[in-house]
Amino acid sequence: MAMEEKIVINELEQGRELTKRLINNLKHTSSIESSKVMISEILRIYQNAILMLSFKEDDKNILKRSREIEVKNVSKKRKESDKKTEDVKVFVGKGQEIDDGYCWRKYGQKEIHGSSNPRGYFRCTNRFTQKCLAVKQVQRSDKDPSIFEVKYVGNHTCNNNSTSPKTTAASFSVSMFGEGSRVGLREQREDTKKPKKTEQVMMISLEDVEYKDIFRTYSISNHEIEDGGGWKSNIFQENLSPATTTTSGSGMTSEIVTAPAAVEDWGDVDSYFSSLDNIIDLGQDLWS
DNA sequence: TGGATTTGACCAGC
DNA sequence: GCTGGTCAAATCCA
Repeated sequence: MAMEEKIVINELEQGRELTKRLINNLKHTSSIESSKVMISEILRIYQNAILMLSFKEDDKNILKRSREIEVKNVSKKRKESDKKTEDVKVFVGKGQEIDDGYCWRKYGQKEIHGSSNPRGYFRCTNRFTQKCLAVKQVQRSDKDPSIFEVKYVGNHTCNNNSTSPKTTAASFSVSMFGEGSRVGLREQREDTKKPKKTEQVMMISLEDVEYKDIFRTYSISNHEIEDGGGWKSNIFQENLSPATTTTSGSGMTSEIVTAPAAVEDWGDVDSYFSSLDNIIDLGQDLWS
């Protein structure tokens, strides 16, 4: 078995374990913050696994490097920045930037020496209101422009529930790189027009459209997370297919929880994804 | 008009 | 002096 395949399997096993813990977390009503951390980590794991399976050799090297960087806690450039690197994470997202569920505001863009693509600098929108010092840097890969390398510096200390602009990290970040930088802005503002509901659905998915054939979606009905709009807009509209049941190569049968392919009425979506208890039950069925 | 992005200038580390 | 990170005025858009 190739080294990369072992890494992928290891990644997926980690994702499965984290998902189990997340379900357990939700069942025992642990803090939403810890659940968010788990969700973020699960997303990262699946993104990496997908990318490793789909990359050419060069791309695999990029991913390996990103993992090495993550382990080493990069950003040695400045002493001042060292103070902030207690939580540096590097992600690689293909197709679009990884949506981490937080709202970011761009504060700079810089041409980077030796790189053909500029690096965008984003800070949490709650930086001034809640003194949240989380920062992220987004840069297109030189080798594959469809890949975003995202570096997170610092932890969110804000309460994400109160993020005022109902926008997403993905729409913010992609806007700077797309053709016509304003397109992204318009799109995310249209997202904000969607009716706001007290019950939101947070999605964990393999986001890239290319992988819709093997796409699995888990929905988590969450009363406490207010801003889920971006997750919906990116995932629902592009990736979902009718609900099916599949059997994985390992023999594990899993029900794919999905929604209609084109979702305009978010009320329909909410009815599609039932209660948190159902999701927890689903998880228990899968891994019992 | 307010909020967000763009972009040149400035600052600090090497 | 070079480079990366941040600031802030200008600009854009709903």
